[in-house]
Amino acid sequence: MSVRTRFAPSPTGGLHLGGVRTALYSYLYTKKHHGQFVLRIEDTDQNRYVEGAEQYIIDCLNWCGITPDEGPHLPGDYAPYRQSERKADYKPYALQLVEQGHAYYAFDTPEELEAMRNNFKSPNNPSPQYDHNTRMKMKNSLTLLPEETERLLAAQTPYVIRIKMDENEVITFQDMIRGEISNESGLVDDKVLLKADGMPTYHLAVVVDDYLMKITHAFRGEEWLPSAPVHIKLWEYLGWKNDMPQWAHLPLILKPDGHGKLSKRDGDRLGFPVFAMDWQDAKTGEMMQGFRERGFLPEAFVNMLAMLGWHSGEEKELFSMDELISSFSMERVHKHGAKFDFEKAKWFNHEWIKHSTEEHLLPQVKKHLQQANIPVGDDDKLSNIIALVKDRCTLLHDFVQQTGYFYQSPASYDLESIQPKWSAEKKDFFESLMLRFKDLPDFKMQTIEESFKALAAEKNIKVGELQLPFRIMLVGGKFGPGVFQIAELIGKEAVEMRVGAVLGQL
RNA sequence: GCCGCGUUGGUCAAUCGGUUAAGACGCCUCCCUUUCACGGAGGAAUGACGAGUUCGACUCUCGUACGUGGUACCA
Repeated sequence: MSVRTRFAPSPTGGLHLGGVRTALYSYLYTKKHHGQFVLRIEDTDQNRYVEGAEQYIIDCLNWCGITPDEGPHLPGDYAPYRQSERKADYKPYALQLVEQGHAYYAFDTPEELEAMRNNFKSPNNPSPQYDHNTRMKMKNSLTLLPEETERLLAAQTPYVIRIKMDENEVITFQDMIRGEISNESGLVDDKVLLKADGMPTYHLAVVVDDYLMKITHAFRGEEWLPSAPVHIKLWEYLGWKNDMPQWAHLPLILKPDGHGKLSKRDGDRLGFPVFAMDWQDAKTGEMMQGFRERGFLPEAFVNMLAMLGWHSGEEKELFSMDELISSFSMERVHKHGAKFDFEKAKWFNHEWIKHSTEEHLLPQVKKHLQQANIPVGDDDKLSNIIALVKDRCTLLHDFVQQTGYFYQSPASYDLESIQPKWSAEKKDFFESLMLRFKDLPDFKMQTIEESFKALAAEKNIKVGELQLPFRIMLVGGKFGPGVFQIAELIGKEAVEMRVGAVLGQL
């Protein structure tokens, strides 16, 4: 049977890096087995629906190269792919469960539920559940007379449908990552399956849709482990147990410092992105930064995420998507959470920039330069420059500093690095150098260097002591590739201008 | 509180009963380079604790501690 997995985010905001990793692992597993990867939008909570979030999720996946085979934007045989559009499909199953005695109607109002939690609260049980201990004290089809239930239903009284968990059963299932996991059914509450607005909860929807969409392997975060027994029972009660997907509960990505899982707030606090791409909150107008805008290559982002929770077993850390697909295996996915390390993330990006070709880098670098108002000329020149400076760039934004001086005069010069050792002799050297440059047969790196060194010898000044001032005159600071190389690329005219400008300031 | 899951350097991690317990990031030192990087060489730094099984335990079992997740008509 062909492998089918799904990534099922809810469109409530930006796509968190943990979500991307879940998608990535599903994708890797699926592609390794030549299966189909499905995007399903879990928009059953209408209160939390956020405009634009769905398209954003699709864009993020595309940017990462985690491309779905089916989804709301790519309808396949199992459309629709938005749960809100499948609303009518769920209720019959909930009713079937009621019919079979595995679920029941509950008419408790939110206030009554709160009252129950307060009444039964004790130091030993701070959060009472709606379960076998309490359900017979609530207002539901188990406690009401059948005709009373009928009457309430007929009168259109708001109700939910809850699963009726057994009191004494050990629910066991196999997790691809953790092996056998057991829970006692009596400790699990009677989760709501169908909400008062007619929408299913996640619990019902995930089971029904995974079944209808023929999902074979279900990847999700570890936070779902506690409710897995509900899902297991649902597969069983609905009579689909033989079609149940294999579960894989992925470990969490944790905060680098304190405790707990990484949240979008941590990014702000610690100064790194948490979302894949920029996300602006429509309500608050707040902008949350994304890895893409921060200057990450998608290859590096994906590579970094892959290694956060999985290891090939080899001494290799740099993997392309294709390499990940062929190397990936569930046996090597870790059980424990990993603290996110932005320094390591940057290292991945640096490696990917160094190993990428100029052609590959060009469009992305160009975008960042244009945003910084750097007048990039033709692509060939930029390509040459990228080749020269890419070793020095960790994030794409670093290209702004590393290439800016090739296109425009430095905004400021690091004169402090020249002044202490500056002298009349050196000033004389540069003045003479400018005269020499006028007579040069060409303005190639080698010619410039020879002329520079010959003059230094004549003036009896060490070349090394002149190179730094020259660099600062051209570049503005202590960075960049070889000075003579830079001189050639910016051209004679610009060199004369910049040298003259600095000479005037010293 | 209860339940689930987890625990190798600061971080990511290899090891699938027998190793001087890999490697990477970060940090430090040196070399290269009279810029910044890249590159190269080296260094500091690890099995939570306690029992048990075993000739032998980081590896298996149990307990404790700690961490983490859940305990919603949210996913």
